[in-house]
Amino acid sequence: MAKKESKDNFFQNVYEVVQLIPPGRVTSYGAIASYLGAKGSARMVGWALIASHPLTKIPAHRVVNRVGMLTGSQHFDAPNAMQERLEQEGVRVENDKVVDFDRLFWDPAKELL
DNA sequence: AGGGTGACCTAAA
DNA sequence: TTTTAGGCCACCC
Repeated sequence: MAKKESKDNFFQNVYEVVQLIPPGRVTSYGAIASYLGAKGSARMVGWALIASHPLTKIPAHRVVNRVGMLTGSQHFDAPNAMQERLEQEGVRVENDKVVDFDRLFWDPAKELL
């Protein structure tokens, strides 16, 4: 009797994927959304991360936008927590932007396959 | 019940 | 090439 698990499932799916992101790697909202089948709803991925921030231990700092910019750093506990975390993992960040984002890009649809 | 916003992305001019 | 507009779905007022 599934009433409305659709959206719940979507959120859970995001958590799973983000948790599967290897250290020193980064991915984009669109990639996750596309992997989940919500290519046009990348925004929901962002919402999912917000809702998951205080709840789950998901490395949301490994998720950035298409350009590799730390757009969500503002929503972290600290404004620079995201960048600090990324650098701690080995990811170089400059001006709130991931360096070699193309190389560090982790696509679930390809890596997980 | 309706409108506005948002950790975005794609397409068109 | 850059800029502008639209779309998407969930949450808040």
